[in-house]
Amino acid sequence: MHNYQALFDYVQNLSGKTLSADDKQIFTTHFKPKRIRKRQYFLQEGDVCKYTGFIVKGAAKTFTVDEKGHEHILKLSVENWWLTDFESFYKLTPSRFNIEALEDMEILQITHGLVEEFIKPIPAFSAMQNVLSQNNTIATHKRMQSSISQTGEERFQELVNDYPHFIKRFPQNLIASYLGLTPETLSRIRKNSLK
Amino acid sequence: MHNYQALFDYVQNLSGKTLSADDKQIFTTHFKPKRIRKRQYFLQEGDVCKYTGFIVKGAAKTFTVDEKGHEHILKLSVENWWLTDFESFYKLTPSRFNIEALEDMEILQITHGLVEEFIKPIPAFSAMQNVLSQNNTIATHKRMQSSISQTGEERFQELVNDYPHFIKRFPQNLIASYLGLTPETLSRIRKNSLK
DNA sequence: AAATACACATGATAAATGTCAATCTATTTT
DNA sequence: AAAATAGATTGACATTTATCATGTGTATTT
Repeated sequence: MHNYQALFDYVQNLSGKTLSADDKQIFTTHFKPKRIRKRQYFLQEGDVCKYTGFIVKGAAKTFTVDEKGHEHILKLSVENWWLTDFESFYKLTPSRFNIEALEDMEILQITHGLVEEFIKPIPAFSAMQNVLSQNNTIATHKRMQSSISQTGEERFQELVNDYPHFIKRFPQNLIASYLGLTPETLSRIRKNSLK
Repeated sequence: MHNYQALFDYVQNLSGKTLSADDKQIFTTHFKPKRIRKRQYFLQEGDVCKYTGFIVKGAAKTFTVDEKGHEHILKLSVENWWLTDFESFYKLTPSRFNIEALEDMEILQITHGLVEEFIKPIPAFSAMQNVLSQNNTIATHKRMQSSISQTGEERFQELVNDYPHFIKRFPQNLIASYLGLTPETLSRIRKNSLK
């Protein structure tokens, strides 16, 4: 069973508004369930991100690959988050990112056109969007500040405090990449901070 | 003369909508002109950011100070940008940032309460807000990606390409701080990249 | 005009982080 | 169960960046 309830709860929580039965009907009509298997790509660099997906189950990484072939993880996404490259999705431009499933996933996906036509007019949804983009801006500013002013060790400690479930759920090489460190460096940081 | 025209143009450009004479009247009634002299603080760490200001003239830095007394610049703001700590302004929580004028400034400022009551209901304004937060998200993601995946030299080159006027307008020690580097390191990077 | 503060550069050295290679373990696949 | 793969750790060494001290020229302030 595809759990639309998670999506309803999410929208209602963030917006502080209630969804009517009609609203819910519109959601279930236009958001399509999709399964993505571990290691499968949701988006490839150079493609336009046609869909945005609400994650019902599973996790994914958003990353780039540099000239040396090294991955850099910009984002780790889990349940009750949105899976998309916002820039590509909204502007319909080719994406600079790859998005790949880290576990088997179940998402509810929708195209830009359908969001604009059917979903955005729902007040709870656009209210949710505003709150979401605020939260996003705040979180990204905090991460940016860490990035320019703290050492690897401090950034790691902050991540442990702010998102302890990330540490448990994802292997250390992914955490390292997310922090802008090599796996070797993170391994040594952890070793030293045990003292 | 306080240039409300710059604000009108900005809102209309970003939103793609036209402001009526009534709309403009609402803007001029609630946005209050304010002058800030060079080195004066617009916001101090620990205070709630009561106002958001539209920059008509001048420039400012948003920064933190670490335990060692070193400044870290999160944002450099110039004409036609908003001067505020969004987190503090929207959530009415004490700010982690300082905002200080780098030049004599002229801004149009307004409180959170007045925005919510009088300004947000103007369709062009809320449309502008959406576009602005999208642009912001995109720009911050790009900066974040640079930060985790590029060297100081690469980040500097990107800044030169993306915001050449910043390089001309601000001294190098501020640019260095914005890039997460010490002034000495940026000085050496520039020397080496002349080859 | 003198005094002060600021921006920038440079040398010497230290600290943080990256690179490459090897090894070990745990997990997944066959 | 065996084989293959992925993740984590460690050592040796290189590179990047920070730190501290100092000098110099230029604005700013007094």
